[in-house]
Amino acid sequence: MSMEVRCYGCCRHELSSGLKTILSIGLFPDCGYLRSSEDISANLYPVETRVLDLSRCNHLDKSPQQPVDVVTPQEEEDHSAAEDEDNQSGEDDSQKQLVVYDPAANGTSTGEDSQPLSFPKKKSIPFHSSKVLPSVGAFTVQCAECFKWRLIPTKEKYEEIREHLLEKPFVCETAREWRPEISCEDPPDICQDGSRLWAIDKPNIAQPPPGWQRLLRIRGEGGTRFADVYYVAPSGKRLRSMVEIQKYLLEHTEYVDAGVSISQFSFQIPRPLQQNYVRKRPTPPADVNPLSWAGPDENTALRLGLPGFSEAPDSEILDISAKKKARQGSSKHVFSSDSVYNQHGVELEEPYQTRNGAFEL
DNA sequence: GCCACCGGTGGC
DNA sequence: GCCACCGGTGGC
Repeated sequence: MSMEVRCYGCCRHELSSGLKTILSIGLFPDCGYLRSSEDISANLYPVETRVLDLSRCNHLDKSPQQPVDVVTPQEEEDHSAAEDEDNQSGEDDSQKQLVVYDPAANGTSTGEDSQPLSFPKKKSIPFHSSKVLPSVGAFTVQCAECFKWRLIPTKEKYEEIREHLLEKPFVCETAREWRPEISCEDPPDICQDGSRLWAIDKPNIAQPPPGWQRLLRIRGEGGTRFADVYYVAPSGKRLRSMVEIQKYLLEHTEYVDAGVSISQFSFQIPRPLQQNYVRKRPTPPADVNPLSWAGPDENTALRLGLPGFSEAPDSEILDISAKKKARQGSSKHVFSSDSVYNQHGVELEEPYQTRNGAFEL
């Protein structure tokens, strides 16, 4: 079996054979593509079922490292087309107008909040800068027909598209609202070039109620979770869970009277496409027999001296083991594979990560 | 003292 | 493994 497939990571084509993975999408920072069936599960939203040999794209490894392009709020006002000195592929400017928001450059870490995020003038910063949290640099949605990524000019527009993504797939023509001439024939606005961190957002998240803000805060690499979502009420009150939202609405019925409902809130976070961005939860030793810690028997006495057994308090180990056992058999939620999804990505600045995923401290 | 950020944990 | 919730805490 042999067919031409498009490499969505670097926007090139290549001939592939031995295809094995069903589904499309997945733009990985290192062009590693989808790694396993788990990556294709609920947390990635296929634009369309398509056969790709995801192991065969090494384009990024052959490409020079590109500097990170930065747009500051002041520069955002200037929408003049930026010349791309590094344009080596003959593609037009739009493909190179990458948008990254540098929180350090403008004195705030809330890059996501600054808008619009489009057509920046450019300046380069060292790829490995001081440790700052990643911030959302660009909102981008993949066309359901040509699979090219289109930059969305504002967070609000992005949220509007995201809200109805499943029933109203995004296509390039949708972008004519802000780019009258755009079509699937045009080069992609942005490509997965390895210089940025990518995350795949969840579809059909309701827009925040008028006057409310939904904030996404990306955590640093190696943390226990990828990001946090906060809602900021018109009063400025910051709410960080559905429980807090519910409580707040009960205490401020004026919002409910104005039509605000709990269904307009979602704390779902995107998923990083970079493997191991989030630290894995420690797993208990594989061969621990919980019974051996319940009391002194010969099994305990013998096994305590073996490698892999720690001197940790019995109760702690017992808890972990019991917890794992209790969780065995739980099913994983997987999106229907025959549904056609669009995919929308949140592109994130990757301020201190090296290409191979290691930190430079 | 406030709050943004992070980690821990329980539930699924 | 993912998600939701919330307590802790360091920096301001």
